Amino acid sequence: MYVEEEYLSYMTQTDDRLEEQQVIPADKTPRLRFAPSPTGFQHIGGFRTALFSWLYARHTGGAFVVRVEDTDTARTIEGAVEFLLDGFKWLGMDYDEGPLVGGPFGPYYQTQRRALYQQYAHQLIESGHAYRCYCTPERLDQMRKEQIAQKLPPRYDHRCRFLSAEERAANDAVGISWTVRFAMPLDGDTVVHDELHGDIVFKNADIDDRIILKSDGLPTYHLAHIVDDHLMEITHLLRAEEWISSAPTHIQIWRALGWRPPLIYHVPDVLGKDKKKLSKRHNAPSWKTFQQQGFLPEAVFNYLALIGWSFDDKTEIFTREELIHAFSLERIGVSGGIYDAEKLAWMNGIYIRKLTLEEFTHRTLPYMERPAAEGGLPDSIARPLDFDYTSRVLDLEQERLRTLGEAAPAVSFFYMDEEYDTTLLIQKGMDAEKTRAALLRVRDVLASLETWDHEVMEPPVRALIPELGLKAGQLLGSIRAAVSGRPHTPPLFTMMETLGRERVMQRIDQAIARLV
RNA sequence: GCCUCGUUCGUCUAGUGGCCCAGGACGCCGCCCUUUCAAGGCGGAGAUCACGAGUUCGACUCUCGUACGAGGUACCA
Repeated sequence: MYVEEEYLSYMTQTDDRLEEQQVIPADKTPRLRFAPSPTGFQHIGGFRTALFSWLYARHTGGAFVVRVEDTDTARTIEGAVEFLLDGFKWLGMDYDEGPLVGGPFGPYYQTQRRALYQQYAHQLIESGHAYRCYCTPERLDQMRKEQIAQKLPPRYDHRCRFLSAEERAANDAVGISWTVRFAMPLDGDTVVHDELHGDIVFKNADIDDRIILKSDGLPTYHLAHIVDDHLMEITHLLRAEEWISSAPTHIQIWRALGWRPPLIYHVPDVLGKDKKKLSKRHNAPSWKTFQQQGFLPEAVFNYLALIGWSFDDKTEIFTREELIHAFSLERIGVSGGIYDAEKLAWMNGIYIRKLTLEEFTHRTLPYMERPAAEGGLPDSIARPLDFDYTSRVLDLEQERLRTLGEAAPAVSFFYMDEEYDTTLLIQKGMDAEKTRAALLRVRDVLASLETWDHEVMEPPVRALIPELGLKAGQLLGSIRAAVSGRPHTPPLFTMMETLGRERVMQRIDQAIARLV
């Protein structure tokens, strides 16, 4: 009875408190969070959004919090949290509070905060802002179907909102299970003030009474994140734009609890080529995919920051520190951006070329030494690889690679003789006989050399070009094929120097033998 | 269907009333360098700023409408 009166007064409440809606944390250190739900393996879209929060926290000296939203216990996937945390580590995104490290506002798993949500759900019931709903999933389903059939917007029909105290008591006495729904005002508007999109106005009548506490006693996202963001003193809420439509409910819950929401930023999605939000359907890559392919985390980090954010009209390559310094929330855009694998690959190449040879070698070695089935060198090549030799090999390849994973197939012939088609030896305008004769001369010249150095060997070999009446490409192409078994390689003479006298002479002999 | 967000070269974007008959980057094409492949340098093609009205001396920039795209419409987040 009294409760009903409260509903009545509440449901006609209109929005006249816009100015006090958001808190302006002028003197407060920013606190931002990333709140993944462990129902799947986070792809780069999620990491991009997390990155924005991380960058702002680091930019301001604030805190970056990780909170696990594991309230959907039926769909929780083993290992999802570890996968995410490993990804953060790989990308160099440390966090101040969260799983493993704890913190002053823990616990950071929502399933461990159950009592808290129940307490606030009850508070909302007491204050008349929420109510127990006894409707079965079957009835809800049925109702939804009918509404859709009649071309009506599917919405809860408020049946349990106006139950009398007696009816409620009767239901409870029989032990019917219940959920808690938030009682949305029945008229008026709710304004969501978004820092990126401006004021977004919703008609309260269009908005459903959403379930905030499930029958298993765990909260849904709508209640959970509000309680947590408040208790954890989050100042800036960055989340995917898919949340815009439930934001009015959130605004009302904040208000009903007597709390002020943080500054809200609905950030643009990362899209697939079909312009739809990136998802498993797109085969959306995860940090692990990038790692396996040999992308450098610093390149991925840089690239990710540029989807939905820009610094100016020209700067694209940023070190981690530069990015932290340059980042600002105001320059986050509003429209979704398609993930472009080509551009990432280009950027990765830039980062590869910036590495010192030693560092490049250290980082590439593991990719070459992994089993052939995983993209490494053929298993017949003995591990571990010799560091100095590999370093000299990679020196020739550094400016040719876009990913570290490309190294093994590009340089395997430095470690073993490989099969190749004899026709590869015979250049345009040549035949087997002429090629053989040329190679014979090359062998003699090379054999007479005292030192094995590309600067020493190049002049006499080149002198053979006019002597044999060939074009440079014809002679050098044949030598290249003989020595590497490939049409494309690093520059011939430096390559031969690295390959070593013994291997080169042997391969030239073999080539000559094949040409009889 | 309903609600909401979005819309500048193929893609990422710059642009907050005149600096823009729109700038940068990836990709593409050409030239240079060069024994090949790259890298690098130089140059080019590529956007009637989704469309239509309006405001204004003047609009990519402001307003409205339309179209298209996307997100939401769960006891998922």
